[in-house]
Amino acid sequence: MKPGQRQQLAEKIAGEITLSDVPGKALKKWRTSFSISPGVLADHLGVSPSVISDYESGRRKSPGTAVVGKIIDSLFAIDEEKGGIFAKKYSTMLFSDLDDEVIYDIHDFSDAVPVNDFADAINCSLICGGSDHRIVGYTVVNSLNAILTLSPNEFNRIYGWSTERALIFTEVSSGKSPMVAIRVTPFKPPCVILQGIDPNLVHPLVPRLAERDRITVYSTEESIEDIITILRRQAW
Amino acid sequence: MKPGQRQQLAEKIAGEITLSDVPGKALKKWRTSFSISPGVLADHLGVSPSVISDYESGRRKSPGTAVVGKIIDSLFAIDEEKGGIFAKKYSTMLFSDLDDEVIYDIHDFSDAVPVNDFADAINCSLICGGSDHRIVGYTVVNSLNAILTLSPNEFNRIYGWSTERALIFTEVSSGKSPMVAIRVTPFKPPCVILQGIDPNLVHPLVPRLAERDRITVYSTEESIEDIITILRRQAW
DNA sequence: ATCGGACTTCGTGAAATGTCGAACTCCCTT
DNA sequence: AAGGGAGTTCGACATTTCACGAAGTCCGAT
Repeated sequence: MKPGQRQQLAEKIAGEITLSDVPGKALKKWRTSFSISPGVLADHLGVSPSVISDYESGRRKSPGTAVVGKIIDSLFAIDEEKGGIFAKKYSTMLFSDLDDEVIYDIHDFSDAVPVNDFADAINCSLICGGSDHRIVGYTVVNSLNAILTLSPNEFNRIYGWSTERALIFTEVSSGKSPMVAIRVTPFKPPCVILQGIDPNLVHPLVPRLAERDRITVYSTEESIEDIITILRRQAW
Repeated sequence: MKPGQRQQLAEKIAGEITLSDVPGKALKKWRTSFSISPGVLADHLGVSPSVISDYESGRRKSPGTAVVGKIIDSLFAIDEEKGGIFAKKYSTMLFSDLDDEVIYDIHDFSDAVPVNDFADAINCSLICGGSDHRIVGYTVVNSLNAILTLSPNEFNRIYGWSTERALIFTEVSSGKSPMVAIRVTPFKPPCVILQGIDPNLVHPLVPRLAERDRITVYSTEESIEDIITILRRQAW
């Protein structure tokens, strides 16, 4: 399961628990969905089984975010030890096959980050545009598959929860197609990063297309794996 | 903004806050996204402004789920008073146009509900199948639009976060097409409800198709609006 | 410069959380 | 029927949250 998918699922679960009038019930529902017994969960959390019981029975009416987070983490960790049964089942269910081939990673920060900090982290060269933009997330998409296979509706999904994000197109040949795709899309990211291309080989049309929508463009030759690893490690 | 969309967005926000290492920062990020000042939020919550400040500065490291829920509620309520600026912006961004025309409502319970309790609530007549199933959510889809316009990938989305749910098809003519659509779909709901049709007029093929996948089928003549209202009011 | 409003910091007390361990209730198994 | 293991209930207590309000800090406007 990809980190982005896991995060999305974890957020959904956390959200449901947090917004529930009876968080304990929701907690229990998800623990049982993961087919994890109270004892095993308690063990993994390093607490006594009565603690789990107390939460699920509703003795603690409004558990803190830290507790909820730790429990969800444990659910995923235990599932992973068991071979990721739950994760596997849900990832085929919740995310279409396309997501897998198109979206390599998608993440939202809890705070705005200056684009140049972001670009520096993954060794980017500036192609055009100012560096005064700020972003609150990023999306890494497979350029070719995105353009070939996404319907207009589905294309919107790559924006995650905010358009204030960096769009990273992977394995671009000249960068022209991705910029054209953005040109015809109603939502404009403040920042585009072209992966897998020497800054000097970027198509001359790219800056002209970018300027129309006031988009800052970078290029980077870091590998896709490295980029995802680096970004995931950041404290943003 | 539809209740289902609002709920989804609220859950996403709650999830992000709950899973954040620094919930205060996430809280602030969303408050500012809604363009709401600390003072106004405090007023709406009926607390002193220092409370907001304390949360956002991180003095409360792990706020309870109740607090987080109330704050998110207020954000949406204040936004609504202002004409739903934020909701409008985000609903066009996060949900494709299709969602609007196809999915009337989508919701997950915090607990499993017996299908017959569910069916009774919206005045259903049993067409076929047993009543020992349990569901943890429901989806109301416009039958015609779902079948006409959804790509196979998008079709999966109507399942929300669990396949253990009731699928309510609206304005069916005979019920045959929805059952055929389900027949060819890899995920099988335990329960299907055909809306807008007299139980005697349901196509004779429906029970035969349903039995193949062990699906319980009901029909109801309640209006779509009433169904959504009734279900939203339930304590599930 | 100075005033005023909005926001933040911080001390404080009441209430609730977070955790434990002992005692208790249910099955399951032999 | 008896014995155990797993799970739940509950009293206890240290730690935090939650909310207030006074005092302090930042602006933006006069």
